[in-house]
Amino acid sequence: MTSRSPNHRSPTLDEVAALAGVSRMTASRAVNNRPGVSEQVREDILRIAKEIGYVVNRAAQKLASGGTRVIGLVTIYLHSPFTTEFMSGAARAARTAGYEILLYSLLEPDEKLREGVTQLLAQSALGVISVLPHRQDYFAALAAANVPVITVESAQAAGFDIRCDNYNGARTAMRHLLDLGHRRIGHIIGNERIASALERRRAYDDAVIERGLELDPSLVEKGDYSQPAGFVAARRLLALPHPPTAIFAGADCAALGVLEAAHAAGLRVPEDLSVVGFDDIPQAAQAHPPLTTIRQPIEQMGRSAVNTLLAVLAGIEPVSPVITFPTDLIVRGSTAPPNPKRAGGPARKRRTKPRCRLTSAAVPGQ
Amino acid sequence: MTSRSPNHRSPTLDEVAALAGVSRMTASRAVNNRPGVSEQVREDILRIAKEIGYVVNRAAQKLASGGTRVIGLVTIYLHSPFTTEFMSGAARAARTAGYEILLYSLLEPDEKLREGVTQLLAQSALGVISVLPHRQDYFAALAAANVPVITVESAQAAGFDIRCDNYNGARTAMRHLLDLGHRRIGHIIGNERIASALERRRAYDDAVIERGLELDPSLVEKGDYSQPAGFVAARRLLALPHPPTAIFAGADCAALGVLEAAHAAGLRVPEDLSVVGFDDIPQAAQAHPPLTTIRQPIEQMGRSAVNTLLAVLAGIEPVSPVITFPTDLIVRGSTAPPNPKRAGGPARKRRTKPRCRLTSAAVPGQ
DNA sequence: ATGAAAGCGCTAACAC
DNA sequence: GTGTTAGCGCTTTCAT
Repeated sequence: MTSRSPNHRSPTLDEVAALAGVSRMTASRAVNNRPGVSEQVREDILRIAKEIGYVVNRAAQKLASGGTRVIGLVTIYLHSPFTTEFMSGAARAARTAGYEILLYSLLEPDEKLREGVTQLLAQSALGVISVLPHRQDYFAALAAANVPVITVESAQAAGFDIRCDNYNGARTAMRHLLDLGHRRIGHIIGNERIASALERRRAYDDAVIERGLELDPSLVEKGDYSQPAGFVAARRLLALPHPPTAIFAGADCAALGVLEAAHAAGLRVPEDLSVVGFDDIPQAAQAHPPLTTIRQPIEQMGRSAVNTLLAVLAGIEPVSPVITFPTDLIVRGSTAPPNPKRAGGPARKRRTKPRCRLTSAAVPGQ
Repeated sequence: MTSRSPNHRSPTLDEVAALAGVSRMTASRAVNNRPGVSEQVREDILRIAKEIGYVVNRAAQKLASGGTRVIGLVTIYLHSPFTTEFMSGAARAARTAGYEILLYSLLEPDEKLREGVTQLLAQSALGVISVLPHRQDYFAALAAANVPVITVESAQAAGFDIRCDNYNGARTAMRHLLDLGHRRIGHIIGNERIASALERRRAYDDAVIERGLELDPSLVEKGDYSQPAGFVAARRLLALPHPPTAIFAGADCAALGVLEAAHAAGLRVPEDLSVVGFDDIPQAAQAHPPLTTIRQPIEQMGRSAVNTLLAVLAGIEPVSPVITFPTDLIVRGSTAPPNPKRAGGPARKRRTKPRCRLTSAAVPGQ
């Protein structure tokens, strides 16, 4: 092992103080960068602390003051690009404010609630951010542990929630497809316990109805925002007797699966099939062809979650309990007018009207 | 918010004791499931504790006893299937032993060392597992913080290390390809700071030489175990004047990128190109075609990391400082003998010059 | 089987 | 500016 003996105690503030010839309190002030110490003395103390390798004992600090600059984050789907992006933003904001982030991740969506974890997190952190769109129980456990909680896309908005404008985003995606001339549009929905999946689906329905088209239940396939699910769902849609000419996937990952299924079926995108995703994860621009999608400012949402939490901690209650971010339509290479040779219905002459980014209504937050 | 006032103190052991009419110490024994309390009294205490919602204050517990049943995990590439699998195994083992796992994740590979984090982790946990194959500095910082550390695939085996038999695994992959009759085999290596990448590459070289073939540097492309990197590397290999008939990718993710590149180039796998990966991540079996690969027992390695740590904590030093797991060749659908029509001959009707850049698609300005 | 005393390392609140 | 006095909530050790 290392050369240090396992039981080597770390130096305490008392030792620093003794070496510096000051009281423990003065040392504390210096080490914590607080006023009330002369520059002269402060430098001395800092130097000595560094020399003997002093680092604050957080357990003691927490016990004495009740605080520690740590934010907890519960999540799942660590492999999901959404989560990664979100955490990236959260970590950035935390860092800027001088906080650390501690993570707890579920391994499976339906893993049973572990009280131990919520307690651990609640005690190690001043507040926690919950990116568990389908689990209300964790929110409850955390709230019961008495720390402020910020949720992300939570179904029942208890406490503060960060989300994007799912409905208008999805609606815009559908309008794009409809304006291109598509009349049979498939939709792959996410897990029905997730609020965003429901919202996006509602927008799909409304958009179809708005244009006076008929809702065909066989055009809506279940999925779960994942690529394999998108693949399977798309394969089923494409095997329909009267297949869609476009597919609106509830998430970019699912859309990537659609692309894969289209290739496997020998279909060209966008010539034979148009595909729209949702999220604008980094991979979307890298896909073949690059994916037309609805962008949500994921990284910014992560930052906002932390800043909102910090505000709550500081006693500043955000104006609104739910902060909604606007979305943008990003037109790339996966959408085009339907192919008259393939399209089941009458070939329409299409005009790509909204070639630019459409922004859904901005909703005030923070 | 919740109905609890933000400053509502949680109940303490003293309160439980008072209500039960016993001393604080007896309550502590009961709550911690320790001997020295009569069944009668114990039940009483437990009931009361539950009623008033007592939960132990970990900071106080840690301060008093120096311990807390938590292990830390530092990692990066949360999105990588390897990491996910590994953590899954680690979490399982920890749970079984009654420990919790706390995670800290780097966002970028080269993020500068954050002392705060290592201190936080070292203090919140009894020991930590480091899945940072390319960062020696975190190991050092953690070791300096005086907690036992178990590393995974660490370059310099300082302390205890968990790894798989990279050399023999890669060697087996190459033998499989060579036995199939391939003579020009491409290789995509991982980040050169990662020990496993170096080992796998060494096996590639040795296998080629073993069969009396010539090492062609142009057949070895840099990558980083990721799918996009695999895609780019494969595209380059396939554009060679004398392209390989098989590619051994250093990781399954990279192999997935190879598959993608092959499809994009109109090549069939395995008829026109054989592909072998490494890892056997869950996606490997799901690929089109399913991927032939070298399996390493990732989940089991995660469990082993935790169990090794627990052993060290208990004062039982593992027999060897490095624990190596064996690998298996899993033959699926992505490998076959070389296609005589394609093999050997110089590049087909493919010009080396103007390949269109696939990544030049419009990306929205932030 | 139970309890009392003495801290763990730190900081808040108040002295000086 | 700096020091003193009290704990934070728990577990240890040693009584009983």
